[in-house]
Amino acid sequence: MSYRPMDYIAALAEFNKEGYLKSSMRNIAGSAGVAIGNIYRYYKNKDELFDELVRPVYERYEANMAEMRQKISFSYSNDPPDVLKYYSKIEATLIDLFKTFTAEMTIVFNRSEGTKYAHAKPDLIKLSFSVIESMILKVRGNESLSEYETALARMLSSSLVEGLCLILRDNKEGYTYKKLVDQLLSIYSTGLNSVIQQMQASGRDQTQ
Amino acid sequence: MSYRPMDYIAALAEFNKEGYLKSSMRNIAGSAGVAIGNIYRYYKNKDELFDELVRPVYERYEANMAEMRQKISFSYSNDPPDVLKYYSKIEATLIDLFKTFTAEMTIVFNRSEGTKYAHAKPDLIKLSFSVIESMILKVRGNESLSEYETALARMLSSSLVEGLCLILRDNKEGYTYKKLVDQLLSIYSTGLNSVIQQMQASGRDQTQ
Amino acid sequence: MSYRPMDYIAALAEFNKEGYLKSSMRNIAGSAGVAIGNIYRYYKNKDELFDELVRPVYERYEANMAEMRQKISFSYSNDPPDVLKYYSKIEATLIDLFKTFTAEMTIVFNRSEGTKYAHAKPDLIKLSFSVIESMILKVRGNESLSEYETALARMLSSSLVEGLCLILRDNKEGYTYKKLVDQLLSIYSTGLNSVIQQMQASGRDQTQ
Amino acid sequence: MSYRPMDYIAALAEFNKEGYLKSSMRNIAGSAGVAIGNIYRYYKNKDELFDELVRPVYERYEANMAEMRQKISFSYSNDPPDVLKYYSKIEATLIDLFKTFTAEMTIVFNRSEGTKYAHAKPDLIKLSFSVIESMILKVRGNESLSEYETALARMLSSSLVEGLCLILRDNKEGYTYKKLVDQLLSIYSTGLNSVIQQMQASGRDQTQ
DNA sequence: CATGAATGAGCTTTCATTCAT
DNA sequence: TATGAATGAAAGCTCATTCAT
Repeated sequence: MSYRPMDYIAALAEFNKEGYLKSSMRNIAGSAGVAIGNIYRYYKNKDELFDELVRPVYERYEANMAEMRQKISFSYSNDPPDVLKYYSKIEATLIDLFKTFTAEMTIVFNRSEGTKYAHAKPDLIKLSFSVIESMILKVRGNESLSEYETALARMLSSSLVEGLCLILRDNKEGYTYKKLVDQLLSIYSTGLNSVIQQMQASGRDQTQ
Repeated sequence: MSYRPMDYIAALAEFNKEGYLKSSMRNIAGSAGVAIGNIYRYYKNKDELFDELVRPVYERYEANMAEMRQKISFSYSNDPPDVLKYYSKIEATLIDLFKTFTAEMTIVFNRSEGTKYAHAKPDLIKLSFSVIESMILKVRGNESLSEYETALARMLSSSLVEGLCLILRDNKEGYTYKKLVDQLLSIYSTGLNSVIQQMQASGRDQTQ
Repeated sequence: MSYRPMDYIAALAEFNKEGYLKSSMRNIAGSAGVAIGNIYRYYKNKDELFDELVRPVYERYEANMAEMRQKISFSYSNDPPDVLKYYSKIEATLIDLFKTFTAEMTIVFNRSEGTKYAHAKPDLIKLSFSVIESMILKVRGNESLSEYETALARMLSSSLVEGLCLILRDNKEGYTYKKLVDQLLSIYSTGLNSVIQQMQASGRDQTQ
Repeated sequence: MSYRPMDYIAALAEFNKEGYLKSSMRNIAGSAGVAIGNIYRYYKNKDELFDELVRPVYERYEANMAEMRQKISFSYSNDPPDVLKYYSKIEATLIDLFKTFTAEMTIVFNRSEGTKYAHAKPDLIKLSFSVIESMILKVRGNESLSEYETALARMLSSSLVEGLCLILRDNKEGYTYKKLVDQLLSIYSTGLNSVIQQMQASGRDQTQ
């Protein structure tokens, strides 16, 4: 990518390894081979250092996601919603960013406790939730989810997102990302479909 | 449950919200409406306070899990291993404990970084992994997993366990636990089965 | 002696063993078998507890010593002063008090750091010093001690007093007190005399 | 001596005045005119600060003492042991170190309660005791000291060592050290000799 | 009178942050 | 610009002291 000073790289590594809270400015300075004071010439404080590392990547991600959300909310009023279609979009976006900014994305989604980016994962889960929600609604043709369906959708979206994050966190090389994520999505969609079919079946049963 | 002094409850809440590391004894004392020094009448130090909260629950959990591990390793030498069967056992154990000790179990699995219980979730993931691994091996009839299969199994076990933990973390009422977890397991097993069938199919293709 | 409540005895033991600073009110209450709060019904605080224990004994001691100081200062203007005579008086006083109030006296002289009785030993050393000083002056017939003589007298008085205190601290039974103290005084006086004779001799040499 | 930073000097003074236990890092920082945190740049903790001050000096002292102990235990099997000879050796060692490291040595011997150096004075007293013991035994020709003789030797060795420590503690200039210590040793040996002669005499009397 | 739970000042130690050089 | 010594708020913990029961 663009030129990265030593302290940028060291900070990335430290945040990645320890998370924001346990990361120490001294450690970062130390492994960057610069004086602690010097970091503060370029970054106002620990928060801003983190922000500087993560913001550019997060903004790209957010832009893509905003677009996605619009499409999804638009398609709510349309024909058969295709969960997989949206997930594939999300997948493509995420994989792309993760391949290019592995460390930064990992940090945003897994190591940002204590920062203003801590909402990134919950946000993604909410998005995922709304996809699943809309799908169920269309299939079932109701106004809103039952309490149980809500819990189910929440759980599934969380689990799915966690799955994505884990793949991204652990598989450093990048080339298997897509295969793994595809697999995960396939498992979920297969399983989800059969669950929904059961719902429909039992829904019909109850109606009769 | 049984009677709990204010500081026990406050500590539970603080650990649950902040995790062990960020939790502060002063905060706990504060929200318990108690002077900082008084906590030390009942708990030798922060570590012991955490331990006191978590140990009884964790020990029960561990006892059940140890039993489980034995059964699983025993059945490796036997006929068709049944992933669902084992997961149901784990499920039953977890659900039971989570229903009774929601906060404590959540803390063990999601907020124990910095304590000696931090291994709990990784351990559960390992167990989950070995179940999936043994299943794939039996179906495929090989000695060991390929690198990709390993990544897949790791991802799935992590994702599954995270899913379980999330259900447990977010659904405070407890009564839907079982249904949700069942659903999650069902989705996973349905999806997993179709994945494995594809594996077998593609394996046969490649052989021909 | 007179009736002593449990906490008095326990405090005595604790102060004796740990010294004032390291002594803990909790320990004292604990080994007295009373509640910590109860001690504060009888003694305003740690300082006063210590004071209550030690004052009666110290006051007797001080009364004797005051008398002694007067006699000594009176005899300065008189004929051959007799170091041993004064020391015997001091000895008698100390031994008597130590036999009766072993623990209290030990505490005053060896365990009172951090209290207003910490001056007791230095005071005794000063008294001892003034005895030795007056003796040297009489023998030498000068107005004041040389710097070296001052240092010598200070050292001897310190050493002697420390010797006394040590005997008192370590010999719990009491019956050998007198013998040991006599021996110590005898050693000192024998040694001191020969030193003074040398002084006189060398003084004469220098004069000639 | 060599260059000493302010906090070194302040720590030396605080430990010297208050002893290890009562010394407070805040006080040391305060009188060094330094923020509390800064001391921890140079010394890992209170223990290490003390250790850093005292170790170099103590190690020299210990090396000399070890040598001494060997010589003494060797000469036990030989002809008339010469108390003065050994004390002179100890004296020389101590004086030398005290002249160069007055504060440090004073701290080791008088202010080290609560640290791993607290044994220094008791150790020196033990050495002193063994010298006196061996002397009495040679003169008296017995196997072991009577209870009373033990008490006497203990008292004398303690008193002597305390005397040494006091000289060292109070005479800051150093130039009179040797003269004073010589004088103390001379007084002790003169006195001790006459005591032993009395012992022999009374021993003979009792035998007849 | 007796109890012991509760209090809070003060200790050692850590670490993000500042600033004279 | 770069340095790293210096800063001080805040954490965990102790213990003399108080007070409701």
